[in-house]
Amino acid sequence: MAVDEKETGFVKEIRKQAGDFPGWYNDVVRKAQLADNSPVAGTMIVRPYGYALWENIRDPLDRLIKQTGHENWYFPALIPLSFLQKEKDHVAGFAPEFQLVTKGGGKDLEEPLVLRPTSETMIATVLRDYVQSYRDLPVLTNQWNNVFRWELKPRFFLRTREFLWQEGHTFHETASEAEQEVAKMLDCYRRIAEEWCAIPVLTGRKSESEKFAGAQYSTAIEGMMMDGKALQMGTSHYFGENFSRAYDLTYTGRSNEQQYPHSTSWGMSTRMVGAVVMAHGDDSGLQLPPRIAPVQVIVVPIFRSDVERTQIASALTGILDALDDIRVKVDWRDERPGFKFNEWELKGVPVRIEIGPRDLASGQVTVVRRLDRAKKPVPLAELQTTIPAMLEHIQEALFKRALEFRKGHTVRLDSLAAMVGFFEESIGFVITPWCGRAEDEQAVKEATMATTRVIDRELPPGSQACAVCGRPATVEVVWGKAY
RNA sequence: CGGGGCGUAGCGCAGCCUGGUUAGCGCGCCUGCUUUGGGAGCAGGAGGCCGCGGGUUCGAAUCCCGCCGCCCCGACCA
Repeated sequence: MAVDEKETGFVKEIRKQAGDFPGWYNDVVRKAQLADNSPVAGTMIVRPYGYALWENIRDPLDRLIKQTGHENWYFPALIPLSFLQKEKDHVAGFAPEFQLVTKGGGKDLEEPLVLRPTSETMIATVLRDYVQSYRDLPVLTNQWNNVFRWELKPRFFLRTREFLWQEGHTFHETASEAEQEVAKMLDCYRRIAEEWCAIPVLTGRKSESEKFAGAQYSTAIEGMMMDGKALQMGTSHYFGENFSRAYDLTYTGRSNEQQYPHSTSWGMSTRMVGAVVMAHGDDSGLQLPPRIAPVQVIVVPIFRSDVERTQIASALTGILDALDDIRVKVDWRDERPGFKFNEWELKGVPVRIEIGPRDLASGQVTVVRRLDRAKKPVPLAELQTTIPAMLEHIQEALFKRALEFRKGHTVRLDSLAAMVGFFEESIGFVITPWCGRAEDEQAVKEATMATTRVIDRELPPGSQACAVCGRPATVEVVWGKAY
């Protein structure tokens, strides 16, 4: 059904996406009541609607983490500074982001405590006591918590000085088992992003310069936002024996020799909420994939008199029964229907049911989907099958649209000059052959602001020349401007 | 940390330059009536240490000094 010209641009409270994407994002987050500024610089208040959205991402991820054999733990938020200092690369990478607690009980502490930026150091230290034998391995831990990093340019959900996430930490007897773990958990993240959040992602290794401080290598899922910029939505790292050695975590192996376990870590954060906003939203506001939408169906009753109100209320009991397995909310507030339509569109609810006197008279309701505002009457008897099918369809349509968008904004190039031209005129990703040198990343960044996002695949030796410097390429890499 | 801007009602702002009785506007909020199929109208009402401290002055939101906080632009990151 075509959208009437007059039916666009309802939401006047938010800036337009085109032209001021960051401003649009900021407005949507606040007006849709996902989050708000807090009294403390760089931190945010996550409001109930935003937290419900996070829970709907968190819960399926928690199930995946448990299904893959991990157990939830909780480790302290305060970490002795000396713990962090034991792994050179790690402390070098995170030191600028430390927030310290130096006093307690009115006196200086003997040793400053760091508000955890991540827990590798604490967990390696603690597990020294729990891991004695190869029989104790693997140890598969996860924890849901908050972490602190002194970010310079805070953005709702994308970068704040305190954020929520899960961090998994595992310890294995062999390198290959640990590496399989890294890949397995990255795939869990891919599934959450694609199957739940309807955001297609690229997966692969990060370059040396983009990897996690202290890792042997890092992998990530990267999505494209509607401004063509890349957002890293989850990471999974292989540490080899780096942390085990730094924290003197050993076990007795099968041949009675002291061994260092191979460890991994992986995390996904509330940044996913920001990803959902930026991957699917439009000028009317949020657009939520049905599987994670806190409200999947909003019902707006329309009535003039108390009699009509009562009639609609009684018709609604049957409707709510039919939609038993769906997150339905009825908006009985004393506002005009038009106001409610706009507000729930701003909040991204996938499907709206309007029910008024005209509907009652013909035994139907009017169903409108957020996707394209397509409106159609549905007989009451068909709701039970129509609505779930519609939600499924919207979930798929959002994913396909995001996938088409990414494909339409991804090009293969083979020279720095072409890359410069692309990033000047266009938005999106560029794929090139690359030799892997950090100097090339620096050159590209200076010329285009783009950085390597993930390494797509290895190339046969000598098959192609690096797009940046012309040396023999070893990999195919994805470049993009990133959040 | 370097450059620019801003602090006045919950939010967005005017007033300041050129000091002067009761500090204003829009949105939002409260009450009532009329409304209700794409952001309602009218009437009434509540709400202010004018960022903080000091100074000048008979008198300061307004002028001067200091401080604090916030936002935007240049080096890190889930």
